[in-house]
Amino acid sequence: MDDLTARARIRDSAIDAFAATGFDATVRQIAARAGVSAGLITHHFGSKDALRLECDAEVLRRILELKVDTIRMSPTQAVGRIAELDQYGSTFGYTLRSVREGGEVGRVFLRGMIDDAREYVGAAEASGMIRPSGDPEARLELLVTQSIGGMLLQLNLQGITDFSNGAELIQIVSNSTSFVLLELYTQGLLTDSSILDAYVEQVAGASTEPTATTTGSNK
Amino acid sequence: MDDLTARARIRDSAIDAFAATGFDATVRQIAARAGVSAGLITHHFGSKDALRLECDAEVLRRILELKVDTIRMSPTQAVGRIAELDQYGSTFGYTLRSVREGGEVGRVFLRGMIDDAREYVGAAEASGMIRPSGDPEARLELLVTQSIGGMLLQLNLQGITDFSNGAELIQIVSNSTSFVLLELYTQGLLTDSSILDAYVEQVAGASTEPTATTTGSNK
DNA sequence: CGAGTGGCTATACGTGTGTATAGCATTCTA
DNA sequence: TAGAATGCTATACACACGTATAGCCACTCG
Repeated sequence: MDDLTARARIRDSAIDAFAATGFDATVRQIAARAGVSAGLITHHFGSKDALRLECDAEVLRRILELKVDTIRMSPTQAVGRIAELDQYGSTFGYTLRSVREGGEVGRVFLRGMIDDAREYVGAAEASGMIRPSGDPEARLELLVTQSIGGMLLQLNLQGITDFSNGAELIQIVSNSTSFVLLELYTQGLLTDSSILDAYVEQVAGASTEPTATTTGSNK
Repeated sequence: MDDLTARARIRDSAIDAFAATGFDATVRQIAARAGVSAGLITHHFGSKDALRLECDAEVLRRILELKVDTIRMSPTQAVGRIAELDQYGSTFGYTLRSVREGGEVGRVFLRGMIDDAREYVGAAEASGMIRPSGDPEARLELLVTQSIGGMLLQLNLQGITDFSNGAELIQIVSNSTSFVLLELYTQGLLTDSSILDAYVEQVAGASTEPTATTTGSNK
């Protein structure tokens, strides 16, 4: 841990601090965490913004590095794999924080998850595991944003503000979510397609009509 | 608009500013927005935190005031009604911001939405519109957190940072979401219940086993 | 051995923030 | 009409933050 060059140690401490307390963590706090004077941060990175950019780059690099080769079922579970492989570091917490505040890392991460889901869902669709959609791309966005966004709000509801332990976050959320999520994915929510049909009919006259194939009710 | 007492005007301007640029909006920015000196804010409210608390209270009061009497289908749509009734003010944007950062208003709002959903879903379930769940309470939390959380992330993906126009936010999200959301709710995602079954079996030995009724695959 | 170089600290500076203070004007009241 | 209270402004203060500066210490290389 201490064999790292001080520069890298500062960077990692910054990632930890940002994950733990948010992006308004102080330069002095980061310095203390790294066991280093505050001035050294300026000396190495020039400015706090530059440090933040380097943290972004490092986190993105780590995410790409452990690029999920085997995408599991739900995005939530895929995310679980990330936190797992990260050896419970704060990479995932940093990413969550960035997603929450609309940062660069967050957008890239979400786009990446959507891309991954596209492949997996496409394959599962071809093999008959997953039902086709009238708007596949929008469905991918929905699945990913709802999974990650729902996760963030579950954490809020439980009063969790420290994002440094990624694995813990995953576990908390999946404990209270996995079952009903799978249930929703397998049985849906509505007993018939009347509401969907009504919606499709309502927007039928619009210029940009979705290529909606009304699916019959599922028994 | 100007017939309001200056105190109320400051409060409303603060709500606007918080919705538009976030909770780190400056006292001086708020003062400028209200057409008032910065000192007057201290004079009336004592501190910025106290002002924030009063904003929270006011927003909660407004939300309760237009208490959704007719809950529509999805939480997203119920939320749409709120922004509508608010005459496109920034109450909803303030609420979203609070939800995002885990504030008091946000938690109360989410709890309220879950309570509302409990009533509506219960009724719809009794009338056969909505399928029963093996864990109804967890499903309510899932539906609400995923809807609102997904909305926030959709906004992030589209680069929207100004939350002052609540109706606009709703429209943007529902445009790209409504169809696939209804589709997911009516047809589900998976073609059979094998994954759900496997999950249920896996957690069968645990101490806290969910009262899971494995539902058969929907044709 | 001695000068230079790079990693690092201690201190200081400027700025923006929330807040306190003093004073002014206007309006209500006796 | 005099006086006081109230609503408000202008200015100043304290503090925390990011950042710049000067210097120290150790190590290296000629």
